[in-house]
Amino acid sequence: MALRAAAKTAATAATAASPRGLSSLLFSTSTFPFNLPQSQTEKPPPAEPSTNLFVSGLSKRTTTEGLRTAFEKFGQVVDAKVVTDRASGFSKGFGFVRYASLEDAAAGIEGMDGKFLDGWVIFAEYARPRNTLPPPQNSFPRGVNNTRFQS
DNA sequence: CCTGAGCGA
Repeated sequence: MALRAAAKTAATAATAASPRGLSSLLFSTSTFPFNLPQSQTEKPPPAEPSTNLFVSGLSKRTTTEGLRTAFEKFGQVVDAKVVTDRASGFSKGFGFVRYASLEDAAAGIEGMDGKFLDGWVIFAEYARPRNTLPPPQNSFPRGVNNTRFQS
C-alpha cells in the first residue's frame, strides 16, 4: 500500500542519513551526557592513620572524663581532652583522644564513630597534625626577646 | 548561653 511504501522509504532514508554525525554525538568522549561533573565525589579522605583521634559532635555537657571513659572501652587511651573555650570554659563540642597504638586508634574509630554519647551522635576520625608550637606560657613583659620562631 | 560547623592552651 501507499502507507507501507512510504514507511519503507522513510526507514531507508533514516538509515542512510549521516551515520557519522549520529555516532559522533552518541560516542563522543568529551561531552558524554552521563559523566560526573569533573570531580568524582570530592570526598577527601579524613586524614592519614595516627594514634591521635579527632572527635566531633560531642554534647556540650560531655567532659574530658566522659570522653576518655567512652573511648577506653576500645583501647588504651593515653590522652583525652575536650576542647573548651578559654573564656567561658564551656565545651566547644569536640575533642581529641590519643591511643597507645594505631590498632587501638582504629578500634576506637570503629567502635565510637557514629555512636551516641550523652545523647549526641559523635564522629571519630584521625586528627590532623597540630601546629608544632607549644602555647607560650612564658610572656616576657619587657618585650626584649619574645619573638617566636616557627621553623 | 547550649542554638551544632569543626581540628586543640
